[in-house]
Amino acid sequence: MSEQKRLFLVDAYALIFRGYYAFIKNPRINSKGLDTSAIMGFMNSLLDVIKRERPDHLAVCFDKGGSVDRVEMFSEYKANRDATPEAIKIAVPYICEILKAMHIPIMVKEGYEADDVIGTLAKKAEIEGYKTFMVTPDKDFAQLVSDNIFMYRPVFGGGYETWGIPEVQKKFEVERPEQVIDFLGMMGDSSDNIPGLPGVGEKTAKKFLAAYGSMENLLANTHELKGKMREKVEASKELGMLSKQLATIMLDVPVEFDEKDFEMSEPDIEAVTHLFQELEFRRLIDNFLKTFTSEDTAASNELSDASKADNTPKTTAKEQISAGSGQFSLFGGEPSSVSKLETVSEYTRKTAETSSHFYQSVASGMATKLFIKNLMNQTSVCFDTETTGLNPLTAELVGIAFSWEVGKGFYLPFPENKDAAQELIEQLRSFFEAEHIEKIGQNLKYDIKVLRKYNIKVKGKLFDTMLAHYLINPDMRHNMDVLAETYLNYTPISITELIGKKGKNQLSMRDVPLEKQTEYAVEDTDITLQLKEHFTKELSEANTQKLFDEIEIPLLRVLADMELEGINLDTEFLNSLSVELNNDIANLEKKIYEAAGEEFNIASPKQMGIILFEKLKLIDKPKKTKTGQYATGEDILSYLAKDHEIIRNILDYRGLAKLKSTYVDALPLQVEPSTGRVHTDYMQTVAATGRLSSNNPNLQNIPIRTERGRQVRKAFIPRNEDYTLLAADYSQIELRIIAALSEEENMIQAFNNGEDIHASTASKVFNVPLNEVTREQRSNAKTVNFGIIYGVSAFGLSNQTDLSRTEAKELIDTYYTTYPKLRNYISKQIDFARDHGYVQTVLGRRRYLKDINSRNAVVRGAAERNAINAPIQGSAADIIKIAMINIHNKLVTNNYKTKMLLQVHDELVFDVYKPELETIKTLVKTEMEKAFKLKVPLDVDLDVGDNWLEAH
DNA sequence: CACATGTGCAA
DNA sequence: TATTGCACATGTG
Repeated sequence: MSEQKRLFLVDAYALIFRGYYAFIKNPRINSKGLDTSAIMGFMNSLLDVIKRERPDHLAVCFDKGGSVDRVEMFSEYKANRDATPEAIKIAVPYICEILKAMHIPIMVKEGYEADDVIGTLAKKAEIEGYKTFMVTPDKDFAQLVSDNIFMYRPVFGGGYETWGIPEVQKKFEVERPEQVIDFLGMMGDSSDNIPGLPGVGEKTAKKFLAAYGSMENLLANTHELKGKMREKVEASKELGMLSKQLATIMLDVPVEFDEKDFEMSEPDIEAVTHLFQELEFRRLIDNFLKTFTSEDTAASNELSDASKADNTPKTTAKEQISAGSGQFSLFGGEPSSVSKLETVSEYTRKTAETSSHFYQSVASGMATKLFIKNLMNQTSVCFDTETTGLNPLTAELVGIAFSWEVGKGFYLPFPENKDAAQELIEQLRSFFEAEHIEKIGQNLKYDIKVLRKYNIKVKGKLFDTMLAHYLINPDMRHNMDVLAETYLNYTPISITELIGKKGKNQLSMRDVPLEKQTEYAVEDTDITLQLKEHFTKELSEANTQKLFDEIEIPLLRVLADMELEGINLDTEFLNSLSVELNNDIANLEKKIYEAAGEEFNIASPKQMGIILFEKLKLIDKPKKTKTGQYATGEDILSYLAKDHEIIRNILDYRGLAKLKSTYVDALPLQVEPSTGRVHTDYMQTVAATGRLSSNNPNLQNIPIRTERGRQVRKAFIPRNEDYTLLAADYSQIELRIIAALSEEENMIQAFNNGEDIHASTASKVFNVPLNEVTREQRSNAKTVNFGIIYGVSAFGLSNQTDLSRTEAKELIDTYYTTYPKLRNYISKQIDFARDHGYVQTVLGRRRYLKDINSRNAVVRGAAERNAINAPIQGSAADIIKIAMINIHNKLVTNNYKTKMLLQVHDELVFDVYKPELETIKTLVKTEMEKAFKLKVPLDVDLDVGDNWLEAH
């Protein structure tokens, strides 16, 4: 390399946005409630660039006031952008201050975009003999690439790629980088709202460029094009030229390139550290100090690259096992041993600091029996099963990892031979079934289900880190990688690193070399063990220990049983339903095509919108979705249904197509061949309110409201003729909870009297005797009752009913006059949330509401609705969870043949052994009604039938 | 093949 | 401009 001077120009907003969205699932919020995601993301990238490249000249470029020229050319330019997120607006002043303290120049010119500033500076620097690197992910910059100007582009998953002329040529299939402008002009750019040529996407644009070289040349030769494409392009010549102009980065921004202004100099370390401290960026301080004080960073880069190369010969687990099955391998050993262990030794050092346990080497090749003897002496052990797949019904054990001391662990590989594997697991039976040994794990439901297939029941106290974290902060994600990063500041080996992305080439865990299996599996148990320490403390600080030990942990075993049990499905019935639907759908399709005058894809909202609103012009001012398409949702179309047969047919078509694809055809495919039943997976840590969710398949949204839809329920049947289905559901549990918590006497009375609550509400609100309430009145009252639970507005209510906005508002006012304490309760909840930052359920399940004091009314409003809804929905979830645990206990201890199969938020479904029916009916009703004592009685309806529809 | 979008099913 | 979810088909990269 020459000694050519190097200038780095950073596209600030691009990196800020990128940083912000990188944290979107788990925003970084500091103790003052400030969302620091954008600042942290940006600073991480900036330091990363400095550390890697050691630029001698550097500047950060911002936009200010948007591009005056482009908006003048095209008023819609960037008009489709969502409002900048609050966290980013807040971030900018902080970032500027940090840059000042770092003595890094900030370049900004009112009325110009950063692109233009960067472009102009890069060209000027080129004249001065610089090599310029434009630090941005934005591909538009490719147009500026030359022999001396490069893109330095962060890539997903870390690292950077440098785009010079060859890269741009390859990427865009152009000869010269300037042609990128033509390329963008032709295909448009939806993020900047550059229109482009209609019907031209990436593929066509590349084709045109290869043939014509430029937009101008294409437009001059449109006669060579064919058919529809010719028409469209010829009609859009102006649009094409405009698009090209919009995509062109300007090179005449009035800024000077004075090289000494751009020279890197020593940062004001104290000022930067102070700012980082204020923002609570502990890791960044370390990172910053390392970047600016360490002598040789290039060396460490080489090391990290070099460590990626893995030249160790691969020994597969299979080979190891055949060499001596039943041996376990060790995680650990002296760090001096092999270079490959470098990452491991570093990791152990880190944990050693906080745990006082140091890395220990243990003799390898210890006999399994000796290991188990050791295991049985522990009081608390973390374990994790490694298996051949994700389906616990078919997954085979590949190995099990164990840890009981931080920084140490063991891995026991399993033989592929089934008898041999069973023999090995038998040796561990005493451990898993030991009541006195606490078992720790991450997502134990999975491990418990896998082991159950080997006829092993996991007994003793449990601690599940995923469940613990769910109670600590239900709104976050709870996978182990995130938890390790958040709480231990450590990035574990990812499963993708081990077995690759899913697809044809994905490996099975069995194909991973034993050494890697060990490292990965034991790392997980080690981390889980450490997380437990954290979470135990946090659970007790939040007063949720009891909820954890008495609800979520016991429920985990209940759910494991329900999932393993599965439910019987009448697939023949569904298949015949599918044939019927097919006929009806085909008939509707024909009618719709006739009315539309052409064939199109009815399932495509895009095509449908164009047909309805451009071709048939059914409305003057069609509503559009946020992406600019016509909205064709049910709520919109149903207004038009009475005037247009095509709309009625479309609505019918959609209903039937949905039914067929989502339920009738999909469910039979979900029958597990090994059991002949459908096994859903209940997610215990997904819903922020404490509810369960159901997946693969979702059995919590089986249709019931329409006649056609509810037929699907006929397919859910008892296991055989000796059994019948029992459905038990809480009547109005959420309204009972809000009545009880608010102590609203008028509503409590109605429940005490066993009245129909919606009719009762209607009678009070519309001031008519109970027996004279009309259907419409009851229906409106019902809507308000539900609306209250969700935090309704007059607008929302009028949307859901036939009422006008004014009428809706009046109704809400009268409602609150009728139930005055309800309004009180609502404001008390909001106040509580403002003061404490969270709300809670009857069992103390918390939901944190960081936006409750936001200055943005929309954001705050959403938080306020959550403050009302979360305790209600969550308390209902708490209550049914108690009932499930108690019912399950009784079913098991009394050896009933009856099994609990499904939970649908306020309903439980059982496969009842007919001779037990009367006993079970009483048992279920009693346990559900006494699960939690409120100031309002709980009421449970029971129904029995030979399928799920009859049981309603 | 992965992801976003629009739509629609349940409590 | 109503809460919590999951999943389908289409369209795009």
